[in-house]
Amino acid sequence: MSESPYQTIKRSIADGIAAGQWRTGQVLPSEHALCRSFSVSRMTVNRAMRELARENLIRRVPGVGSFVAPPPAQSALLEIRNIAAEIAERGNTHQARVLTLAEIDATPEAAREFGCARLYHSRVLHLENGRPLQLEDRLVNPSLAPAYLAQDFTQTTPNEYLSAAAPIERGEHRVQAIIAPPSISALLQLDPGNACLLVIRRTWSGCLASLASLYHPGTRFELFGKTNK
Amino acid sequence: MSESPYQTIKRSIADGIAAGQWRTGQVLPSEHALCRSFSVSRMTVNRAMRELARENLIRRVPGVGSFVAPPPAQSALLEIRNIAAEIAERGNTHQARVLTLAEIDATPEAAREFGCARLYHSRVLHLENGRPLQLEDRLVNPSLAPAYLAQDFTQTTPNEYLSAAAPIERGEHRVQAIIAPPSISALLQLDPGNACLLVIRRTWSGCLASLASLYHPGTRFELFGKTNK
DNA sequence: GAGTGGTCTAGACCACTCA
DNA sequence: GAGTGGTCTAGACCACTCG
Repeated sequence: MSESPYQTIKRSIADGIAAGQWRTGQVLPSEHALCRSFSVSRMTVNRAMRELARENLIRRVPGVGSFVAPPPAQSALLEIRNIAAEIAERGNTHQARVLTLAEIDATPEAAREFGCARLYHSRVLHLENGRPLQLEDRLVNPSLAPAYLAQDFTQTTPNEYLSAAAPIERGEHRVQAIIAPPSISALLQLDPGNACLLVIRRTWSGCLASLASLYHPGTRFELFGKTNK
Repeated sequence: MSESPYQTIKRSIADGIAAGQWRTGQVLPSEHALCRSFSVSRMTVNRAMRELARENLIRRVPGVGSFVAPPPAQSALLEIRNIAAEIAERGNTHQARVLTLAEIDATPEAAREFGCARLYHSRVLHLENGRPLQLEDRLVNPSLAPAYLAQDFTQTTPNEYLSAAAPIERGEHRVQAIIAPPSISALLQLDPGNACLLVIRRTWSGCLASLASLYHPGTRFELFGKTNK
């Protein structure tokens, strides 16, 4: 499973950016320079750079040069993804702080939705490179995830555990822009009065498995989605 | 703004697939055959085919051939729907106010994205039962929608007209929570300092067809999506 | 005018599949 | 062995930017 030259060049530059060796906005070596460094032809360098540009790692300006693009911080819409994986994909470090993990009495409304009187409740703060990116406030149906309270959510995400415990059949989400209440904006290190992107996600596995409220800092988070036609 | 050979080849094949000229699973001409048809070198054909594969329009199997890919399995993640239809579905009345409709000089950045120097620009405020629900700020590629400026967007939505004028092949959207600038919160009748849900949507029809910024009052708008699986 | 990225050419070698 | 896609070369011309 050896790597082709254009992949080597791509990885080398991507790694350099991830490692902070080149900083946002900085000029990268020109294609001709890279040809010499890597002893390859320009088409090979060009392909590597074109793909990096397509992946939004660099920005290219004809007649000027190639620059390190600002880090994206965006998340797939609708895909039920794992935030830890998403952060890792961006080459950043993910940490989680477990704020709450307990069994609680369901509110009447939650009891109706879940069809049970007691629920598991977790609150986990996810950080990217040490900065809060998501506050995950989650209710879980105990019958579908009996060992939920025994998990170490600094090592695995609730999402991961739930997917393994009970395969998700169906999901639904609402996306809202709100002004975060002070308790939440404090956790997200958000200036009071700043916007907050709230994703409310329900997942079903036979019956309602989980209801998650995911709060994100509006200033450094966006959802992203693609469609074909 | 003429088209480069690899784009011509790409579009030609994409159009053929869209038109049903080639059906799902069918073998496409080999790269060598396309070289002869289009009188170009193989690298040029290869780039066109590689990009079509990346866009999931075709599937390539080394040593075998290139095939028309099945239409995307998962339907739209998050439908960004016709706002007029959405409002009508709720049994409410939709009105639109056209604030701007003109041809403008593209900013350097927009010119790069669209590949043309002049663009059409529209700003339409959509109201549900008389209350602002969406401010639609849109840039349109004139070559794909020549009659854009002649439309009456109080009767039809830009979205509707564009879909008819140039079938959308691909879309992409970003969802952000922001504090709206005063000019926008005034139009949305939003108290200053309230959150605003911003959807930035790009659509492609061969090339970039339209870039829309859709601003919604955070207090009375949410996005909704479902998944199976 | 020197440097940049965007694109193209006319070949080439390779690993692979299929008959 | 003929055909396929994956990749590479060593040049080239162009439009563009900038000093």
